[in-house]
Amino acid sequence: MELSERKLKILQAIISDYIKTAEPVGSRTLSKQEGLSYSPATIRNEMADLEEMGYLTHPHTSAGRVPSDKAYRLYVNELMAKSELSKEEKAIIANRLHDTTVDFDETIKHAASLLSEITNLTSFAMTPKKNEDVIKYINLLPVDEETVVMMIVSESGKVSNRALKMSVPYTEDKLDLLSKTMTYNYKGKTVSQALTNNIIANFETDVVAMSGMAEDVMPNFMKTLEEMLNVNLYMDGLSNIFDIPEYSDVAKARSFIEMMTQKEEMTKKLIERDDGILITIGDENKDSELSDVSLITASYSVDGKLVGKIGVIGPTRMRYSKITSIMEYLTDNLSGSFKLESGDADEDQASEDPEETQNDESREDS
Amino acid sequence: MELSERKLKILQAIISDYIKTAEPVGSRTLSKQEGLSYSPATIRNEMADLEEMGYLTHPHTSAGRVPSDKAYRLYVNELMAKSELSKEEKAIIANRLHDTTVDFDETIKHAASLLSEITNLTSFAMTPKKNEDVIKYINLLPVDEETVVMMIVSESGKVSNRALKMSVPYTEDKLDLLSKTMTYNYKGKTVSQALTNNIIANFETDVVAMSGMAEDVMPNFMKTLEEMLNVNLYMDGLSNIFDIPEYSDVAKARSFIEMMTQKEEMTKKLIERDDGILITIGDENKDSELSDVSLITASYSVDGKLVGKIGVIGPTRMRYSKITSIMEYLTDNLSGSFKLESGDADEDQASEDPEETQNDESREDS
DNA sequence: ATTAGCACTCGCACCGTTGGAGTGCTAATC
DNA sequence: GATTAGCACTCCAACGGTGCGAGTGCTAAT
Repeated sequence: MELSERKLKILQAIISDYIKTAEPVGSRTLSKQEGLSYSPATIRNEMADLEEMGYLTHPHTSAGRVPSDKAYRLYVNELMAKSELSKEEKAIIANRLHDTTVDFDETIKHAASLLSEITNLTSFAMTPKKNEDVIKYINLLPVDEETVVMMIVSESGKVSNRALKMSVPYTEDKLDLLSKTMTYNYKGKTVSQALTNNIIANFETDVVAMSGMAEDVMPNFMKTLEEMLNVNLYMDGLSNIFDIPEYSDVAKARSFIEMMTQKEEMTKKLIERDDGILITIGDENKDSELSDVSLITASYSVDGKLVGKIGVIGPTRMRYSKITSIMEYLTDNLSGSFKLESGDADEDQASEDPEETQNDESREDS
Repeated sequence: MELSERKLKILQAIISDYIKTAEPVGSRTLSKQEGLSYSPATIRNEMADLEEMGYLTHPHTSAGRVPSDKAYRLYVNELMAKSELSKEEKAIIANRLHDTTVDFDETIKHAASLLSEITNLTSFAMTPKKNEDVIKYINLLPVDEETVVMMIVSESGKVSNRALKMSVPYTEDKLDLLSKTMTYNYKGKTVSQALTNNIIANFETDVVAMSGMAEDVMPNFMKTLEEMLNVNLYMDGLSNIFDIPEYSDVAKARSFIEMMTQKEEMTKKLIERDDGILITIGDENKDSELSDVSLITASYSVDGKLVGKIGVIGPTRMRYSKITSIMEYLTDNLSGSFKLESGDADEDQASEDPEETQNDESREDS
């Protein structure tokens, strides 16, 4: 069967209505709608066809129709109007995002809470992967007789440090020499190169003169590098999940919250997803906990290299166009602000040209 | 009316039974219990008295009795047997806690997840307040032409750092001089002193020679100090809250999760609580979200000074004695391990003398 | 003072009923 | 041939009634 023009129109109306009301929509209400000048009976026939084609379902015989995941997919791919944020909305986002802080992680965290606040959904934001971050500088500083602090500075401006106990006495001179040797050996390497490459071996022979200091330092160096690779996952609006009718079933809500609070697993799942804006609807999600919701992720970049992600989880009947617009603007802004921070910025963050709405059907803002 | 010996015995039996079964307990089941050799009728009379006195309630006429908050309070204060952990249990906790990591925050986080895993409750753990932490060392290090890294090292071994942009060119010599001046001025001060005292004013005049470098550095110094004061709150087992029947009401579960995920507010509430082991039961909690649950917090110390807290939230019918024992052991262990890390440790962590159980009634282990 | 006995209460689970919303089908209409 | 009006039908959700079981409160006997 073909998806005629009229079928599409009806399907779109059903989806829009259902997104607004969350109620199964019947033929009568549809026929009263602006632009749909067919009788309920006609619409019923079309709906029956659409159901046969898999775009609609039927909670029970005497209920209205509900869009299926397939319908949302069609909607997102083809029917959806790309909504443009108003100047005011953009201003709010930009202001809130650059509020006070300049700290990397802090900004990302901010982005997550901002996103959940605007959308009323559960949101999260991931700090960038730093595998590609380049080591610039390694420094060892005395603290007291047996303690020194190691710090690693990367090109992106990230500083990691760690206090460590020395099992052998040290002098400032030796410490300094060791710092310089390490910097010489690792400068310009990426963090993951430093971790995997076997520089340590031939390096240790070099510094055997330092009477065991390297043995104290190197393991900590490796640990610190590993820590630099850790990505943080921030989350907000967790309780918004209860707005979704499916999750008024406590067992489901529980397993959802369980999944979300497993940060390591969640991080892994998010990293695996493709970059750019990616929408997965209902059963398209691999996790059974997500089979009733949609997941939208968007990636941002720093210097076009390190890539982090933000995302939202909400009901399949969410305002896709509005939300993707918000996320798009947000990631543009994030990528922009990190470019700035890294020093060599050109100022053109988040291009402002108001690329007008092309598709004018299906307003879905409340 | 007086709380006779027999009333106490019955009350205790009711509480124990209810903690186990979560079902209202009736007179018949009680009379069949070991040690309670009274007829159901007698027990019913006593129960009626206990209810009048406020220790029991009645979900409805034809249901068994349920202990009130007042009853749990009595139980915790007087009836409860102090349970001692077995050697095995202690070993498990100690091992898991000192697993791999030596990092401060990491250990606390570990403690939270360990606690929730053992108790099957929602748990949290707070890193110590660091107001009293003493500044040891301030260092400014060059990164590139316009970027320097500032690091602050404290007596407790904590290192904080921050990368900052300089608006004026700097030389390494000047940077070094500034580091030394700052260290000279702040060494030995606590973090909160450094923040509140007005050293900055007369300090800035000192270094006017440094042609504005101080203007770039000082605000960042203050911010970093502020950051050092931040306490982190880790949480685990959030979804365990769904085990509590009261929270199968979605609205309640929602507001609970909302409360818990407001980390700043939660932190404040926890800090306000008295130190030591503190149990608050049901309506004793100020927050309405907690009026159906009990909250147990315990504090740990580092060098007897900096104080953090761990805690659990669970049903009022929880195994108080077991759980307080676990928390006691855990905090002892935490305090002990931080003493070690700070360097000048005497080795006596978590005193091991097996102070035997004094009270032998009411076993409440499953 | 304790206990046995019994009437009573109440929640819960299980019907059967009713009403309304919405469908599917058929026959009439454009 | 496509559209529509009409109508019988289905199903859910809400409501009220009923029976059962657990547990109480009271009274009278021990």
